[in-house]
Amino acid sequence: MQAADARKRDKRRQILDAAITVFSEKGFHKSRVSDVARAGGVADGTIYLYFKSKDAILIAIFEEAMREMIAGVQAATAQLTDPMDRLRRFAVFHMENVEQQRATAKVLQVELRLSNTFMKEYKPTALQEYLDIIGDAIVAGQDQGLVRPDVNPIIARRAFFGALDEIAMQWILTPRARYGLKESAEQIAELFVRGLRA
Amino acid sequence: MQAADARKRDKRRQILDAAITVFSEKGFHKSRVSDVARAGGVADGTIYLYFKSKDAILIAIFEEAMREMIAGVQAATAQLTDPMDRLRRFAVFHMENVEQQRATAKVLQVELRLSNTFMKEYKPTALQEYLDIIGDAIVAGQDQGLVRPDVNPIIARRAFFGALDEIAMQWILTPRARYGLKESAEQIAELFVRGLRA
Amino acid sequence: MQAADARKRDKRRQILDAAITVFSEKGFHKSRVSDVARAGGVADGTIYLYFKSKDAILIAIFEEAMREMIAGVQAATAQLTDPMDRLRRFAVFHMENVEQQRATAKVLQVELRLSNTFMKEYKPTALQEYLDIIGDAIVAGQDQGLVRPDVNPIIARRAFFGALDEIAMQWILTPRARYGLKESAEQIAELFVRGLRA
Amino acid sequence: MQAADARKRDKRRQILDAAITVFSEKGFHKSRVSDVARAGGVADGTIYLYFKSKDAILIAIFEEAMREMIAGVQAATAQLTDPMDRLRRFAVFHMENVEQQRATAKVLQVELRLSNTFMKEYKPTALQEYLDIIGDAIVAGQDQGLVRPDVNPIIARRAFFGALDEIAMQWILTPRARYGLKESAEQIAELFVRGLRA
DNA sequence: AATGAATGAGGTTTCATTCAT
DNA sequence: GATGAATGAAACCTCATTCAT
Repeated sequence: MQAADARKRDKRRQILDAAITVFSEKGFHKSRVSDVARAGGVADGTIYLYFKSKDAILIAIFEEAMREMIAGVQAATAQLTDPMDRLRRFAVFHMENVEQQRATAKVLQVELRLSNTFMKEYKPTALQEYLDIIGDAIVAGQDQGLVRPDVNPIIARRAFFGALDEIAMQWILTPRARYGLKESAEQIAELFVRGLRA
Repeated sequence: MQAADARKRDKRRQILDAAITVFSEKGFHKSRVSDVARAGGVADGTIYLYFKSKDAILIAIFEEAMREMIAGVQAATAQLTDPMDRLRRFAVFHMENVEQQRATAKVLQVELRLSNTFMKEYKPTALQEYLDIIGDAIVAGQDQGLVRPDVNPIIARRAFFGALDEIAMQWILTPRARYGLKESAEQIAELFVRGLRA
Repeated sequence: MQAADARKRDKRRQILDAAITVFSEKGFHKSRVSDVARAGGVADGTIYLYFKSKDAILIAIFEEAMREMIAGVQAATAQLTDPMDRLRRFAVFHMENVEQQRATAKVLQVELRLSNTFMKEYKPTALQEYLDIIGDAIVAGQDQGLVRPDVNPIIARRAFFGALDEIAMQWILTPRARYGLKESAEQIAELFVRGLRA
Repeated sequence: MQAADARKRDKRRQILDAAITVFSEKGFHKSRVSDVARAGGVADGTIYLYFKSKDAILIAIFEEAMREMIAGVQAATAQLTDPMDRLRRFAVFHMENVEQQRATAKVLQVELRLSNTFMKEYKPTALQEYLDIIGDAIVAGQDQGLVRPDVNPIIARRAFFGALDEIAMQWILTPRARYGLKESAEQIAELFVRGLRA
């Protein structure tokens, strides 16, 4: 039945949204399952009809967010022909996303790292696709002679992501940020575009 | 009495080394205080004569490591006159340190982030001095006309650190790294030196 | 409507049979109501249209089994005139029943005892009638001068049942029994017949 | 240190005694670990310094009780030369023990059976030695021509134990017993001695 | 009558920390 | 100073039962 499926998806969404709010405010470890339940307007046990464990909620938040971000950044960069423009767009898109979805971003950046299991097993695979978008632009740049051939794309793409991530992390942790994320995105993109340039 | 002080410092060191080993192997959260005590050859209670809490051990590891790294990197870059050479040296020094002290680095990179308190309160201040070394080089570069004046040193220094940190993190988490940290350090330094260049 | 009653009885039977299977395989405590529902091909809630609680299913299994056994053993011993033959027949009948309905027997013997409530309130009354058959034979034996008058029938009948029950329990718990239940029944009957003899 | 060992043994005993009381009153399942802790005058966590789990307490009660009973019945029957006297003594001793240690007996008889694991794995081996004492007496009786050679000692010994056990169980569960356990012991012993007689 | 999604109470165990010796 | 036995708070998850559909 479609109605049941829709209801089911709704309740899942409802719990997920509640979890993002709660986790971002109190932190994953300090959040109790019952906190999420109360925030989501469901009973404790209901959580377990939709998620296998407390950890699974975190994983789900990560997966949904990554799916959205990957789709979003692909759409945003698809029509850009210049690989370097794609990098610029990527940086801005990433930061805009962090800015607009601060709670989600906070959970991803800060809380997710709590789980060693996650860092070892989920992060690499899930991040791969995201990193590929950067890597592909760099390789395309090399093919077109725009990027130095001695650049190692594997290293460069991760360095690019690391630069963005560190700035985003600081912005999230600092209540009163001293500069906008957009400016940071542009600065970082410019640094890399010039740094990669042939 | 100096002898007593020395003994005291020794036992503190002994516990700290034990903690680095234990935390890096099992992770901070999964390590019990009694694990550290056993590894350090002292009784559980003795730990609390030297550290206020389990968290305090982690903080101490961080502070000692940062003190050493700051002193080390300052010594290593002091005699270099070219600011850009200082950046190159910084990157290599950072990665060499990660490589040589993998256990310590793992605790810092992975386990430390577990603590929300830490990330919010300790990291910024403690990191400041380390970041200053990068920032100072960039500013010096701008003063000498080597670095674009439109570069925001606050952003650039953090981006530089973020790039190094992300690569280091991956190397620590990946048992079999696909490339050496030294190569990464050089690639990243080159990217930034070119990216900053006027 | 008789058809409705018949259907109702059928579904009740269906649930009961599923419960016997599930309980005997996983044990009462480890069996979830939903396991019984699935095995019986009904929804969880349906169980509660036929039984007041999970415990009530166990009680019902016990009552049905006892009703059958009492009717069976009465029929089997009714035509026997010698009270001692009745005891022999009783033992053999009891063990045959255990052997043929191992799943049911397992639930009765092993799982039923889990419930303190059951042991205190149900067992005595429900078992009474079964024990009466033994007791009546012993008293008849005393009346006919076949059994020592100093035998306390209340004690003897329970001892007889306990002997059978302990052997049956072991047979149920031991996957590979070393001797047949029928031989045990005969040995026990012989022991008691001789032991009671005047 | 002997003093430490003694203290350790004392606290273990203390917890064990508390557990016997609590379990026999409320039942194993309904007893919370904190109930045992409170009754034993220790903190919840202290229980786990002496026992691996709640189940382990039950096992320990069983093992201690069996050790005592086996030693006691061996001592009580050792000097008896007539095998049949040994059976009589065994029955009386068993029942006296049940009567004097009603709480312990209740835990053993009623609560212990809760654990399927226990019934399958611990009971058989632990009971073996106890049953051997009965079996040895029967075999000795056969060797001396006092017991029918067609008696299967394996079956007979278990039947004897089952008879005693069933009566004991009833006495434990029935607040107001209608007859003394000693009379029951004598009746059962007499039944079996005569039943076994050549 | 039948369903099955939702409920929410309930308890074992771990482990950082204390403090009497 | 050093010990380590004792403490006790804290929370995830299960599953029998209900009730709106």
